[in-house]
Amino acid sequence: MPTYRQLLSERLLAAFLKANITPPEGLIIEVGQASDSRFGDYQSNAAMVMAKALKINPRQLATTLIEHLDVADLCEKPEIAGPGFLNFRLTKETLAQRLSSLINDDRLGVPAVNIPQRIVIDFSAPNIAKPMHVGHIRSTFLGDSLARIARFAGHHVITDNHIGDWGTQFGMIIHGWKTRLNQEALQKDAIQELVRVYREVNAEAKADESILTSCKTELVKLQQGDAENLGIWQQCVKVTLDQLHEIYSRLGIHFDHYLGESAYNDRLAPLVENLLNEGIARISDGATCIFSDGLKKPEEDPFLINRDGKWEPAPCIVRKTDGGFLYATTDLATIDHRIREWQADEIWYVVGAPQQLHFRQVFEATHRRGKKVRMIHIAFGSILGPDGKMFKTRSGESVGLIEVFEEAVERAGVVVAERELGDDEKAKIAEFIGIAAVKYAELSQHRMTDYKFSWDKMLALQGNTAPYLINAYVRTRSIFRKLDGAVTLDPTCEITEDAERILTVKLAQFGEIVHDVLVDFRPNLLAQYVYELANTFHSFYEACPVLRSEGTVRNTRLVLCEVTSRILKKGLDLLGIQTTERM
RNA sequence: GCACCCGUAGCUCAAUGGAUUAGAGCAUCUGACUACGGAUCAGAAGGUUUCUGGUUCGAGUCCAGACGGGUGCACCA
Repeated sequence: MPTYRQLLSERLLAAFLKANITPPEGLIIEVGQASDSRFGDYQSNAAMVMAKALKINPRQLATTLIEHLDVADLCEKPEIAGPGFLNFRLTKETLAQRLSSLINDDRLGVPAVNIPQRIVIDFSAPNIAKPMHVGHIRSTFLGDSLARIARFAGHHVITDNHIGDWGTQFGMIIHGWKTRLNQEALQKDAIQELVRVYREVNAEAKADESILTSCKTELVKLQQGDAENLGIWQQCVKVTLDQLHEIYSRLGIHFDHYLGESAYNDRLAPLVENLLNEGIARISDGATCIFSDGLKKPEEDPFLINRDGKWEPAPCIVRKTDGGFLYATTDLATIDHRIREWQADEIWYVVGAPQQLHFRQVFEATHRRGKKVRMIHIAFGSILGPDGKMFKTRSGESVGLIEVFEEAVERAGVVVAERELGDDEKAKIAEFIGIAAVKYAELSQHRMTDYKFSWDKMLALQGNTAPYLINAYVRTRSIFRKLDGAVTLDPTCEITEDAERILTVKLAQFGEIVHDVLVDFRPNLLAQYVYELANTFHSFYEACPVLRSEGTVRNTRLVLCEVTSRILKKGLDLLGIQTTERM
């Protein structure tokens, strides 16, 4: 089902051609939702943009355009306004028709993309033997939501959790495992025990040089494939993954793959060889580095940095002097794998903004290697505490992810306690309202802005919050509960009241918003849409009695409730938020 | 030093280069409670979009500069 925006855009193009005006190459005919309901439902600045390109009078062109424009089946006669805007007001007939077709459309009016891409989305990426913390909130939920949305839009999406399962910290962990591990504690809370061990060894190594040496020896043994150390490492990975699966399952997050850094170990040496052979990397001070190829302007070159007015090399190191490999090496090998095994057209990295330089280097290196893949760093800002600084505990550590959700659920429980529901149901509802609140607080923000983490705000019952949205959904269900399921929805609809009209227009825009999100990877646009839909529905609900009405009016209103219900559910689902029938 | 990101109402945040009036939510004030779930709705008030220039018919948005905040910059990930 094409959206109104698509339809109007096509018709405008047809009108241009009919008027013998060929749009200059690259010129896109844009139709947007009207900025103000005074101007109708949709508006286009096509005449203005085109007039500019052709150097003619925009209002004149708009008039010509309207003469050739055939939109009678969609809207009233378009109006020219201001410097040359075209305003479109959809007719009640076309809206009634749209409503009828929405009730029978599995895709809820969201067209599938014309050219599906194979997209690998890399997000969350926690480390082995370390607890997830607030820093993982943004990557995990942004990534999950984008994956759901891209999939629903028709792309082939592969989610890959690039676990940090290989690195220098394992020297200390293995040393600690051998000398101070408490098996009982490990059974109880594996990650916590591994963290304890790591911290103690770390502190000890700082004071005692011989401990540090011992850790380094353990690390080298691990890297050389020592059976015992490899076994310990595997157990660390397993117990951590077991716990991670539990957390992800609770949060409703799914990955198609868990390919950690270690999965690429044996590809690193050949990769570096290759880079050397291809002349992309060279040895410098004993390390293997990728330097600038001098083809870009210095300001745009990720391999240059300005120091005291001079542009100096900022190489990307792929092999240390001691022979060790790095983050960038693994990332390059990972890209190879994703292209070779999964035929990736695109790779999206949902990783914080501080890593921008790293990705610019890795992307540039990949392009220089002649790989054809679209790589995008979907960056995001920080979560701040109430004081406006990085969200930390009083002791300066980052706040644990599990603790955040525990508290969210507990606080939600306080509110749910007042409801007239069974204890089991209360617990269940508190659980997912708490989770939903944290997710929604994240996803309703613009990803680049730092935001303040606030319990009171995210769990408020009013305003732009998950509880408000879920409540709106519950109300749409309660209508049908009242009918005891004895209702058949007829596709025959007729729009009479203004509130019905406004709601229908809003429902029809779901198909536009879903695609808008993917233009700049911004689930907050969908969050805003869902909130506006809930709002619009509440207004409609207040203004238009449903059960007390009759005939086609009643049927139309029931259809409005049903479609709203489905779109709210789907919209929230695309944000990774579950709904409930009652609360 | 250089690069990137941010600067919008008292607070927390929106706003695809568009329209006399830059939107929401909190908080504040005024209405609607014999309630299809009031966890709601209708409304009021609140702004020099940090500042200065520029491009444009048109700028919160694009460009240049200043100021303020954050982050990152050679063998960690």
